Amino acid sequence: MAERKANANSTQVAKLAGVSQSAVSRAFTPGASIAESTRRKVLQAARKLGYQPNAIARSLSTKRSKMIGIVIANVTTNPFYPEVLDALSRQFQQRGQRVMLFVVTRDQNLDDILPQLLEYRVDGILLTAATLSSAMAHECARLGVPVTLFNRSVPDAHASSFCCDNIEGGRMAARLFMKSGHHQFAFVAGSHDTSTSLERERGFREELNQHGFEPFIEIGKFSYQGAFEAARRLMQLPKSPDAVFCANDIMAIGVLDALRHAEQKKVPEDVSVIGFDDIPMAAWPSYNLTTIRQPIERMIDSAVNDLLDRINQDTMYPKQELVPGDLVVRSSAKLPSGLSSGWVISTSENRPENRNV
Amino acid sequence: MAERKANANSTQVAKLAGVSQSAVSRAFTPGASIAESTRRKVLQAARKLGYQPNAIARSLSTKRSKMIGIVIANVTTNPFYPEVLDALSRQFQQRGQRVMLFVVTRDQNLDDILPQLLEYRVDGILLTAATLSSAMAHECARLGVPVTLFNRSVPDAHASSFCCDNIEGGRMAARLFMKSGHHQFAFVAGSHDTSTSLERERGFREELNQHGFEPFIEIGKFSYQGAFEAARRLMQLPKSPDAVFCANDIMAIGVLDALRHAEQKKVPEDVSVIGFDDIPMAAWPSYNLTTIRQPIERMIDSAVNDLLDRINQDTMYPKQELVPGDLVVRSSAKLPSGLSSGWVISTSENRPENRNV
DNA sequence: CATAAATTTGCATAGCTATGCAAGCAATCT
DNA sequence: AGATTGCTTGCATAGCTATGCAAATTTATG
Repeated sequence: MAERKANANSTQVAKLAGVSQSAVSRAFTPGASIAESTRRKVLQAARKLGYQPNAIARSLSTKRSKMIGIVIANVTTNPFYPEVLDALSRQFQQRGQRVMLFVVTRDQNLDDILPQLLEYRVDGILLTAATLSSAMAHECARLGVPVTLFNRSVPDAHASSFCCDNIEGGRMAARLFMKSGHHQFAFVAGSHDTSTSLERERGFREELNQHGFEPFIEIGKFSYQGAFEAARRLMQLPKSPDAVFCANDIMAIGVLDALRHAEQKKVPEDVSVIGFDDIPMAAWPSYNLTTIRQPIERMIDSAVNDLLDRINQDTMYPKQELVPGDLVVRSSAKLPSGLSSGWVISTSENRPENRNV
Repeated sequence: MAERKANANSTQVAKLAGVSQSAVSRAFTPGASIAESTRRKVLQAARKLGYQPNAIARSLSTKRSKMIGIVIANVTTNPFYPEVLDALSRQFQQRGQRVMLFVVTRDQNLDDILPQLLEYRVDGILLTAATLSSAMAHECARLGVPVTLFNRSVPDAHASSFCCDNIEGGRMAARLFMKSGHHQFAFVAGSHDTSTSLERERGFREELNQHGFEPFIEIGKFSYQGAFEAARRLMQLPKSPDAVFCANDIMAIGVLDALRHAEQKKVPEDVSVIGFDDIPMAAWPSYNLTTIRQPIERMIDSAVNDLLDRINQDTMYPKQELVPGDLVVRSSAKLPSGLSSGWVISTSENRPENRNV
């Protein structure tokens, strides 16, 4: 067993180095007013005692915890969110913030968990795949803790939000389907109470409506299994759809599997499928999913920047940003003439796909 | 804009309630010595001021942060780890611990990130898909911070470790292959420096060796893509294997896709494939992967219990636990006579699969 | 060398809660 | 009533670092 001596504190280091406690503090504060020679003395003494500044005490003193609260859901059901979590965590870490994580279920009430974050005086809160009650939004505003929503549109103006342009994404899917001559359309929704699903549905439907079409709607519960079953229900309709747009990729994959393995349909010959997100699996040879890509890195950069900026400058107002998605053309949907698989269609330019794997 | 009044503190609440600051503290401390009547007075005053105890100050005072540091890797490449993270986070939260999360890359050096956890005085550390340098193990031991490894075997006796019985898992795969009459074996490893992959390989090879076989080995880099390419290399061998065991499911799926889509092989008629983990995808109709299931809930329960116990009782020694895995028989590997798909073979009993989805 | 300017240092205190201890109080027992 | 016991309560302090301010020291300037 080791000596189990508790961590030394700045006073002990000060004594050993023959300086004041303040000097020790300053030796560990970048940019503080301290002579290089004393800093060296301090660091040496610190090393000898195995001293490491106490971030808890520092937080108490500075009133900055350097912690960001992240709340996330769907981590096991949708590979998109591990991707988001990975990128977020990396970004924050790189910018000197720690992450306090809460994994929740979609139905879980955040009003129980946000207080836990506030209790620890996190500097900011980032919610993804979760929404904010307006009571909690006010509470955070009152305490001056900035909140950012990722991939959810904003419930009131107290929080920032960073979203893909879901409506335009839905429109792109509809246009591709129509251009390649489909006639019966369906949308597999996640649920009817989530902004992402609702907006994607709305864009899809509006674009179809303009050309006199109306899609069937089924609920896929945001999961592979739920979408699998939704696809089976769709195929039992008298005029079963030949074009299915799904609110996300994992459901699109569930639909694909149902079509191929439970319904003996060929994709895209019998039925075309389009997803949303462009998770890594979408590029797998088994699926080769045509999908609307969310530019996740860019979105996360913006979200992180916004949150950190609002933490550092008390004056900034929350911001709502809509990032356009790109249509990634693979082979789960019939191609209209003039378009070939492997292309990425964005609002500004078309280009061959060149993913860095 | 809201009033932005900073959070009240216990002294202000005390004044309003007409009691001492100590009373306020006790009102929020379960089991503290305080009359019900004064507690009510305090809580009422607290509500009026929007007071919430400051966990940072409490941590400083109690020398318990109620935070657990979790370090995890491979979150985007292997669906097993989001599953682990989800379960861990839920468990800790339920038991009153917050989670400070670090997502790392496999090659990242933990010696930079563990100090960040120690700086915040986390009560314990849980590492998964990551290993501990022995210097850091000593440092944690010196400070009395217990460390638990999940899914990695232990580098030295200062840390607990909870692992699936990888060696026996490898043996089970080998036995199933041999019983159903295969002759050319291969193992797709993750890498040659990770205990899980090495142990699974060892069990597989030892069991084969006992019957005079020797497997080919290829590296799949723990990823779908890497395994896809490994499978293609295997199929170019003069005597290409008819039985491929993979160090995890995501690689097994990569191998399956390569066999079917790039090599025109039928699974399991031409080649049998077995994976490890039993991630949810393994049960998807497209894959129906025969695999060694890690009993993740049980393993996590044990790991969490051990860590919390060691936090609360200073005396306990670290523990190394090996949990047996179960062979889940689906249809990616040929069945020996007498065995049918849908069964789970464990060391103690065989039973039909009854997964709660 | 004297003086001004700039840098470095220590002192004292704030930041917020928990808790050992002694005092206060009410209830119980003899 | 007096003594005993068991709760409650407030006081005072610990826990550790950061920082405004004034004092001390060094450096630059004339």
